[in-house]
Amino acid sequence: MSATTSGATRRTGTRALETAARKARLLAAATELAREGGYDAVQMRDVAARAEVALGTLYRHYSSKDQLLLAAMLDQTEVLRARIDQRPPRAGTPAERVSEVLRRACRALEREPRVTAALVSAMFSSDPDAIDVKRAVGDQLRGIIETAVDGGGDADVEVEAVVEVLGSVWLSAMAFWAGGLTDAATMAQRLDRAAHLLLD
Amino acid sequence: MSATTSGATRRTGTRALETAARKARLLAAATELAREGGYDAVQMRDVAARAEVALGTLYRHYSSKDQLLLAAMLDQTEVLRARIDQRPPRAGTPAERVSEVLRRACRALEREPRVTAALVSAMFSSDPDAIDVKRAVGDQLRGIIETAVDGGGDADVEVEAVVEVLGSVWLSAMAFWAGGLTDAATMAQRLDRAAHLLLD
DNA sequence: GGTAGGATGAGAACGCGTTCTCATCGAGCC
DNA sequence: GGCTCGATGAGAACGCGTTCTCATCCTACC
Repeated sequence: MSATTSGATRRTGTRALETAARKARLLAAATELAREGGYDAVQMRDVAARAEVALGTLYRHYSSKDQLLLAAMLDQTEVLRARIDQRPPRAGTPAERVSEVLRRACRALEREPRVTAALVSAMFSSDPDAIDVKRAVGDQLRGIIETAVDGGGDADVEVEAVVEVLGSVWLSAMAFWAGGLTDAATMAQRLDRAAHLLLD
Repeated sequence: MSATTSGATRRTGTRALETAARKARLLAAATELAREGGYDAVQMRDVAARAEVALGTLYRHYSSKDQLLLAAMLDQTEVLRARIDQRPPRAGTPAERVSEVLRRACRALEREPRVTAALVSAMFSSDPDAIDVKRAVGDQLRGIIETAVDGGGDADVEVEAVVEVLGSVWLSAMAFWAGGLTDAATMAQRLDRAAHLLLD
């Protein structure tokens, strides 16, 4: 009977939805705690408690603190990329486009400094099991730059190298900023100079 | 009596030397443990035991694990820089000089992969008290590149920006390599491409 | 020569990431 | 309906970075 099938499907769907909701609550709780006190304030017991989930369940879904934060970071970078793709920069030269995109991205990241610092810390953690998520995040960042460089055009080999370098500079800048070595303005200026240096 | 004075001086000198020797033993112990098992194998109790020093003494000299590793890293980068300054590259163009220096530096770092990975991990740690040492290490790396770019000449503003970008790329490359995201060959190739891209 | 003070040794104690144990609950299967 | 099995909850337990306590010793000062 189709009703039975649909009922069963709905029930399993419900279950899957519950799990998805739990994961979403976990990510939200981690982000909230990061917003309140940065990396150190994201304590696994607190994340689990705030998401109303047992500690073991948290670890079943995210096998370490860094994986949890990296999942949040991947979410955030995907949102960022979608938002940028939705309203791509219209400035003329590639350098200007890249500069604008990076400036926009930095503004978005600076809006929640503690959160960003926590996520960037996770990006540079030495957790060997987090390679895949890190690669995914790196791909998002590289993709953001790439679409800004060639406005929909094909990717040259030379362009690819430029994108790679810009991605490296971006990552280093975020690491320095998250580590307290430079402020946001310096970071933005450094990115701007790099973009013009490489694309003009 | 001069004998008394010299005796006292010798005694205080002895004391200072003992402290210096202790610090050196601590750095050596940390490096050894890192060589054997990377960042995770550098356990503070083990470092103290191997250096034949109490745990509290270790923490009096290096206020955290990351500061200990960063001190070792600063040592290593200073040695590296001195060695490079002693035999500077003789290739023609700045790009070739930088490429050679970075290749040499990478070879030196790859000789002890676990040690380097541990030190780089510390470089990207979120320890807020380690800002000064991190800056010193960053200055060393930037200095290495700078002397390679202008072979003793003056530093242009443009040159300074190029050096900064190359330093960022170097740091990112080491972070990716230490995190297991790329291998040594990729790292070297990326640095080479960046040098030629920025200096040719 | 005696004494205060800082450095060291030895080790317990604490915090937090991570793992483990066990009880419970709900969904699919007979 | 009874059963099995994977997911979850609750919380203890473990490992390691870090801090704290207290005894001891050595140097500087009087």
